[in-house]
Amino acid sequence: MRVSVRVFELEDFDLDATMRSGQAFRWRQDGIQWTGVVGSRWVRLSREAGATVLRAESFPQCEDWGWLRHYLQFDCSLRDVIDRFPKDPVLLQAVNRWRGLRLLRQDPWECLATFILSSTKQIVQIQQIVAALCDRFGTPILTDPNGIVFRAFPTPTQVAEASEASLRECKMGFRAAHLLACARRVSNGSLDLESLRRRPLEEARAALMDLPGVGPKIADCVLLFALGFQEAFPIDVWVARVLKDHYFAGHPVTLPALRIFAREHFGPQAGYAQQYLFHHIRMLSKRS
DNA sequence: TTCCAGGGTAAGC
DNA sequence: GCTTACCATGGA
Repeated sequence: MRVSVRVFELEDFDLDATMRSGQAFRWRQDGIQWTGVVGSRWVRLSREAGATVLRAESFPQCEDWGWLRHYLQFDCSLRDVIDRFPKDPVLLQAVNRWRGLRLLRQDPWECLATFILSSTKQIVQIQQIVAALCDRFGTPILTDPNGIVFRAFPTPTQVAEASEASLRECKMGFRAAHLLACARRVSNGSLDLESLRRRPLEEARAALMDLPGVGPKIADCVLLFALGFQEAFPIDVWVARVLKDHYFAGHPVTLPALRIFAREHFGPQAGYAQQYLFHHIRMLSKRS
């Protein structure tokens, strides 16, 4: 297979932490290499320990790498983001440990679909469900030397034309009906995900929450991981736990109260702060 | 075996 | 407005 190779000078970028932080579910690690699919491209990324360069391979071949710059957000200055964080002990600890963790800018449909599948699932299981969905319904891109077929994420139309029973065979359970309903709303044009980028946060959020299977948390994930709203603050069980334990001294707090606190405390870069907190506490709990 | 997972929904207070 | 049961599935 013929691939294009390019090396990028890159500071403040922890590829492992970024790919491991539970925002995208199709990347696989092999040594220092991360292999995945972005849009309709097979991609392999690697970064030597301590190196200042990121090596990227693409199939099909390309001259213009703007799509990768966009996906990895090369233009985002992490220093500017972190400078605007509140200086509280927990967040400082997370940043000191995981500096270089980045937000990706994913395709809105893929992000919406995968987070609909994420509800009350461990990240490993989400990866398995998403892989099954892509294997069954995605358009092939290439077959690697090991015989593994890489496929694009299924389009809204490809999912909309599937039966609920065939989706359930991908082990997504009750989430199948939600995914199918959303695929229909996107594929028939009644919801234009791209147009949400240009709307105010609360309007875009309300439009997402109007979808079946999409509540506050999943809406915030799509706003943050795909639509560029860096103040969106998804609160899952892990983030709720770290907020209660370290910002409310373990006292019981309702979810709406946590959302209000997060917006006021973390400010315009709340989404980045959330990702650092989420990754930090998950890595701490793994060791024990 | 039992608990829990990057939740949402509807029914019941 | 807030709490609860339920929704499938499988990892730990």
